[in-house]
Amino acid sequence: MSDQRFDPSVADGRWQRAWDEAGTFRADSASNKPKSYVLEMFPYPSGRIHVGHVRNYTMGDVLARYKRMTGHEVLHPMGWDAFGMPAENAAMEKGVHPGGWTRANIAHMKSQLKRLGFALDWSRELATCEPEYYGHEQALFLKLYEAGLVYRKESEVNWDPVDMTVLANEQVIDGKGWRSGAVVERCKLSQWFLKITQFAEELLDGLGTLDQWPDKVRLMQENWIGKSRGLQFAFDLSNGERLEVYTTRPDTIFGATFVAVAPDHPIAQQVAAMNCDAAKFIEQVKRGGTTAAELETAEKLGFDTGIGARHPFTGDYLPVFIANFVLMDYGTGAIMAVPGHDQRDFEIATKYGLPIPRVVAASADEADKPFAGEAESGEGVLVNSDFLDGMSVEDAKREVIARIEAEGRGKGQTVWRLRDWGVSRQRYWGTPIPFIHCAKCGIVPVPKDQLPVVLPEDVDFQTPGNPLERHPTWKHTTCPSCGAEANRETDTLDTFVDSSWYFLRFASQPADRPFDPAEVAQWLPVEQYIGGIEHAILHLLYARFWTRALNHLGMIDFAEPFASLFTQGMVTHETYSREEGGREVWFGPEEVTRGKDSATLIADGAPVTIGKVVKMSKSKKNVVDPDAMVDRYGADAVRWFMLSDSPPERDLPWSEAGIEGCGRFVQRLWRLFGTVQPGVSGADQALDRKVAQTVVGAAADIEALSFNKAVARIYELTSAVEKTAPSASRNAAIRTLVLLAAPMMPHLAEEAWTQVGGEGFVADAAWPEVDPALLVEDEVTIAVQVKGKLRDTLTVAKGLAQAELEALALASDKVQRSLDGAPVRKVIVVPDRLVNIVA
RNA sequence: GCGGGCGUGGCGGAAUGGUAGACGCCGGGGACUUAAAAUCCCCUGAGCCUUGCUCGUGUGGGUUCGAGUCCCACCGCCCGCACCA
Repeated sequence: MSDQRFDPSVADGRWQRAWDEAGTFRADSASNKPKSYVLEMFPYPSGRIHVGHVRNYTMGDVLARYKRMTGHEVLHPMGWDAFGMPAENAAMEKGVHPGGWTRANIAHMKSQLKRLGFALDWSRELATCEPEYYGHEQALFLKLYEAGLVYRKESEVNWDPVDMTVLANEQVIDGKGWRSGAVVERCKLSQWFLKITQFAEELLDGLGTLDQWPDKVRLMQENWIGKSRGLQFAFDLSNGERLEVYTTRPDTIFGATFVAVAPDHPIAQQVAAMNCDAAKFIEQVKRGGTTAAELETAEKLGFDTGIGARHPFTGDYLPVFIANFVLMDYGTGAIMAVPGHDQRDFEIATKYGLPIPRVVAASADEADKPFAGEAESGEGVLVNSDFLDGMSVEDAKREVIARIEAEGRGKGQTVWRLRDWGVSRQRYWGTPIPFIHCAKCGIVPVPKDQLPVVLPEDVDFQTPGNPLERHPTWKHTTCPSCGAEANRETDTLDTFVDSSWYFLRFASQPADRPFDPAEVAQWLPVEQYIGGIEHAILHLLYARFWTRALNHLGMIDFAEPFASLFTQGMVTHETYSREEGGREVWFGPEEVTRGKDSATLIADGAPVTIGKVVKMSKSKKNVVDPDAMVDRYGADAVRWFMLSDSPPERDLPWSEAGIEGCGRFVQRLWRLFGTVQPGVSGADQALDRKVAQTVVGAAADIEALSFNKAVARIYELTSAVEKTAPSASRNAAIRTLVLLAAPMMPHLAEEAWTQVGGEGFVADAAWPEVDPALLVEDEVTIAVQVKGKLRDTLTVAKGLAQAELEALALASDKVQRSLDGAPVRKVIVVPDRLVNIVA
C-alpha cells in the first residue's frame, strides 16, 4: 500500500458518490445536536466556476466539516443568484434565451462544484430565477408594501438615447453608452423604492451587536448610513422667496460666501425657465453618468443665478449658484458654501473669484493665516466669526443651532447619507414586480392567489429596450379591483432583493410560503457567513434591512441574519500581454511558457510582457480553470492550495508551482499514512506533546478561519512524525493526522481512514480529543536583551522567579561582553519571556 | 473626489508591544539511480573585519527599557461609491 500513489481520479469520485448515497451532508432539522449554519455567498451562474468561488467554498467547507466533527448538525447549502444582466447580454449576443443559458450554466457549474467534494446539502439547492423562488419573493414584497415600506417616486436613470434603453452604471463608460457610444443622458422615471431609511437608526445601532463582523465592514456600513447632526435653515432670497439649506458645519456660517443649489433644485429649474444660459448650464452638467464617483471627480462647475441670499447674521447678500456637485437627494438639495473649510466650495470660489475667509484656525493668533491652496476641514477655534470667536467647533455648532432655532429660522436636524433603496429595473431577467396599473384604480397589488407573476418565455432581444414592455400580450391583464383592462408593471426587481432572503429559504422550502418560521428559528441566524469584501456594503446592508423588516412584520424572531461574517480576498494571477496594432492584447496562462524572468507565447515563440498580478478576470484572460486543476492534481490538492500560505482575508496569488507543491504534499501524506505498524508498542512523549499542541492549535485556527496557520501546523506535525521511529505514539499520531486532514483533504482522509483503523466515514468521525496534561510546558526559552537587542537566550524551568532570571541573564558571557563594563542602570524582567538589561 | 483596507526575504506569508522571517514555494548543494522521474538530507534576508558584528518589516518622524505591531504625516496598491454581481 505504502508505495502506491494516491490516485484522486479514482478516489475523488468514489467518495463523492458514497457521501451522496449515504446522504452524509443532509441537514436534519429534527436532530438534537447543536445546530450550525455555515453559508457562503451564492454564486452568479456566469458559466464556469472560477478560482475565487473555489476558494470561498473551500473555506466554508472546511468549517462545515470541522463543525460536523465537533458534534454539530450542520446546514451547508448551495444555490444560484440566477437573475441578472449577463443572461440578457448573452441573449443579445448569441441569440440564446436567458433562461436556457442560465439553467445550462447552473448544470455545468453544479457538476464542477461536485468534483471538489464539498460537503453541501444539495437537497436544498435553489435558483432565484425559478417561479418557486421568486413567487415567494413577490409575496414578501407585497407584505412590505402592506407594511408601508414600498413606495414609488421619480428617480434618475442613465438613458441611452440611441439604443432607447436604460443603462446600468457599468454600461456607462466615460459618460457614453457601451454599445451605441452615444453620450448618456440622465432622465427621470417613476420607480419603486424600499424604505430602508426608516431602519437607518436600527441598522446603525445593530452594528454594535455584530461583534463577530470585521471592524472594517462595520465602519464602512456606519459611514455609508452616515448619520450626521446638522442644521437646516432658510435664507431669505432677493426675489422674495426662501431657500432651505442643510449644513453639517453650522459653526462655519460666518465663512459662507455663496449659496449653491442642485441642478434639479426648483430654484435652478425656475431660473432656467427664464434664462437660456442657465438652462444650457443645467443641460451640460446633466450629461454623463449618474454615479457618485463620476459626479465627485468631475470638474466643479457653478452658474451664478443673479439671485442673492441674505446671511442670517451679517445681513450681507450672498450669490446663489447652481452647482454640479450639490446632490438633490441629500439634505435639502441646497447648501451654504464655506470655501475656507470645504474643498468643493474652495474650488468653486477659486474658479469664480469669490472670497475665501478663514473662520476656523489652529489658534486665535492664526486668524489671518492664508490657506495653502486647499480648504481646511480640521478642528480648531472659531475666528472672524463675531459672537463665535474663540469657541471650539463643537461649541460653535451648538451656539449657531440654538440662535437659528430661537429666531425660528430653522432647526438642528439629524440627516442620513443613506437613501431609500431603488429596486426598479427596466429589464426582463428579474423578478416581476407584482403590481397592476389601472387607469381607474391606480396602482393595485396583484392578489396573493394570482402569484407568482411568471415571466413570459417568448421574448425578443433583437430590438433594444425592455422585452416585458414590448411583449405583445404579457402586460395586458385586468384590474383585480374593478375588472377593467389594465397593464402589468413591467419593471423587475433589483437582484439584490433576491439575495436579501435566500438564506431563509435554505432553512426550509415549503411550497405555499416563503419559509417555515419554526425551521428558520432552528437554523438562523447564519453562524458563519463567508464572501467577498466587495459585498461589504450593499448586499450585506440590504440583507440586514430585509431581515429587520421581516422581524418587524413578526415573520421571524431575530433581527440580524449573519452572526459572524468573514470577508475573503480575491484570487489573483499575473497577466501576459503584447502591443498589437496599437492596443493591448491579453493571453491566458495556458497560452504562454513562463521562464524565470520572462514569458513567451507558445503559438509563436516570441516574448510577451509580464504584467501586474491582478484579480482574475475574463477581460485580462488571467484566469485558471479549476476543472483543469482538479483533472491534473485532484480535488484535495486544489483545496489544500486554496487554504495554504495566504491568509484568507488577503488576496491569493495563483501559482503553478504552488499547486504542484500541494499535489506533492498529498502524496507525501499518503505515504506517511501507509506507515502505520500494527502491534508496535511504546510511547514517545515528545511526539504525543506535538500531536496535542497541533490538535488544539489547528482547532483554534480553523475556528478563527486562519486556515493558512492550520496548514502550517499540519506540515510541522507531518515532518515530526516522519522523523520518529515506530511506536504506538507514532501510530496514534498518524491516525490523528488523518482526522486533522479530513476537513481539508476529505477524499484522501476517507481513503486512509480504514487503513488507520477508523470505522464508517471519516466525515462522520469526531475531532480528536487531547489530554490537557500534554499541553503543559515545563521549560521555556528566555530572550536576553541588552538595551533592547538580543544577545543570548536561556532555557529555564517555567515559572522561574524574576530575581533568578535576572541573575542568570547577568551571568551570561555574551551579556557581559556586550555590556563591556558599562554599569547596569535598569533590568526589565518579563517572566517566562525575556530579560532586558539597560546599561 | 469620498469612505474602507493593505504594504515583512527571490515569492506566498508567521510573529498576545518582548528572540523578525515559523510553515510553504522557488533556488543551490548532496544522497539514491546505468540514467531520469519520484523520494530523502543539508543550505538559503543583506552586508562584513564571520567565537561574532552591523543593517533590515513601503518612506519620514514620534511614544517606549523594547515597535513589523501603538501615534502623526506621506507614498504605493486594492475594494466600495447606491442599475455589475
